[in-house]
Amino acid sequence: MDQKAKTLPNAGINPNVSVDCVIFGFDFEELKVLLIQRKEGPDQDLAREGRWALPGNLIRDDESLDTAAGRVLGELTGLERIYLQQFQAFGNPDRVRRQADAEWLHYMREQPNARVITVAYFSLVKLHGFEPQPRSFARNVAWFPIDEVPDLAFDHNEIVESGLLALQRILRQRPIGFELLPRKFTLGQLQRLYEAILRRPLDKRNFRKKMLKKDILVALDEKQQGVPHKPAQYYRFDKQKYAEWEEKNLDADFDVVPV
Amino acid sequence: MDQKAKTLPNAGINPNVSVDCVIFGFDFEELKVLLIQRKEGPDQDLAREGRWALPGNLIRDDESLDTAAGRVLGELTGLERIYLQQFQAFGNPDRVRRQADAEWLHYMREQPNARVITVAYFSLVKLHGFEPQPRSFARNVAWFPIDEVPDLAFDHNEIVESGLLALQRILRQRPIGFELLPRKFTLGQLQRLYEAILRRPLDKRNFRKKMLKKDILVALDEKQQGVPHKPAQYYRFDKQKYAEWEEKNLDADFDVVPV
DNA sequence: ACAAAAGTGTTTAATTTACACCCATGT
DNA sequence: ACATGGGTGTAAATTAAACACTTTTGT
Repeated sequence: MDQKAKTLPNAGINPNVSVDCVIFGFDFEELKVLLIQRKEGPDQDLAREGRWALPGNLIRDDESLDTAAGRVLGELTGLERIYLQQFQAFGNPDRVRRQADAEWLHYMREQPNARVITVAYFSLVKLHGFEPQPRSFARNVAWFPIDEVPDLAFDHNEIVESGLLALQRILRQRPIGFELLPRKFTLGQLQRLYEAILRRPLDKRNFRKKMLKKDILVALDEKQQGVPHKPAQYYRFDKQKYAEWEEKNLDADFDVVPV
Repeated sequence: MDQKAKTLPNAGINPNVSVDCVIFGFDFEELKVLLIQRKEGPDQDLAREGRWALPGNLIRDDESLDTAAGRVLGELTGLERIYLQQFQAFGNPDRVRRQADAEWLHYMREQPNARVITVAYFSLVKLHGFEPQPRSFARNVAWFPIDEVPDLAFDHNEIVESGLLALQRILRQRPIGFELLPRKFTLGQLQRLYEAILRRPLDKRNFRKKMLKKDILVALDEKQQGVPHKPAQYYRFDKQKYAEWEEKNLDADFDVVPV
């Protein structure tokens, strides 16, 4: 047992392994990513603009990777109990060697020169309802359109890229998109979500046909109100029915789009 | 800089991160996995049976994860320059806490109690041609049928399971199976490979139809010899043509089986 | 009246599926 | 002659793709 470890504030923190979360949100128009702005020094010193980064941090030695991802995300943004899925480990030896990150590492980390590999998670949250709050070393939290992500810390731009690819892949296999929408939604909103994630237009009639045929949506007896056009039917996702669909289609893909 | 690190034999070895390789092979009958048998003590002491494990080890601080996977595999089995793909990180805090692994850890590792997360890779090699040789702490190397994998070290049984699932998933997206066959092969052999990986029978005529339609196989002017049945046509995989197929089908799946 | 998005079906093409017999060879 | 796997085609069912107009509401 390392005596040092017991007395320092960072006891139990593993210096070599971190988790990072690519959190996607959808505002009915475009796909967004949740980023935090780091504090680059003591609280008083907010003159310097902090660098934007993915919410992430070193793991503890007594927690699993999944647990760490949930904990770190909560600590930095206040988001709790949300769907998180591991998608890739990043371990380039120079991923934490950028000059732009040196100061923050020295300020925050007990071992600023440690080699750090990171395990990346992605997640989907309903933009409407959760309001992330900056905490810990996050000075700010904000949603960025996926096309307007700034230059991020470390290799986080690469991680965002890969996260989007992972999301696109998963979307073909499971109707995961519902995590991004409120309980009730219209088919138009659902289609725009798919288009935002896949980054291409879909045929309206074919999309509706296929989606409804899965028999995992139930129509509510409620319609849009106050919209300057024909009000749309509201639907909700039926978890029960989806579980049945999944059982009957054990290794089928959830395809609602042409490949 | 840690002075200790410079003088020890393990200088540059990261105590917290390892890589493990799930290497698949195919002998025209069933799918196999390459395992190593660990030396549990000094070379003289070979009376004790070593535990079987996936080829894997701690990474170095100056290499990427991909590089580490290739290096470690080479060090333990002699296999070089083979296709390796990362598929999942495993980070349960008690994954290296099994009693059965304690002795080996104390014998091999400078920090036997360190928390270790591992990044798992899978790979496909031609059983015929490569002959893996035990080296380093591998006392033995052997191919095990995927259904007869013994109780392995650490969480390696779980990793093998996940690796097979990853392989099945990837096989739908890319015609990766050719890595498991010699340069020339028959359509029957190819089909048996798919059946071994997917663990279900496929329709012969439909399989051939779909596979040939991809236009990535070329028939050689050579047939089987000495077989007690109609000799089969030999084919080879055409990388060039596959590259073309991939370009034309940017995000299509390589489906040769019903989903 | 106009703008804006909702909602709706059909036709054609492509793909998937199920299925059975003859062929060439070694023993 | 017989056992063994190689090789081949078609018909029916399903799914995918392309495509345009009417409806309902707010302003």
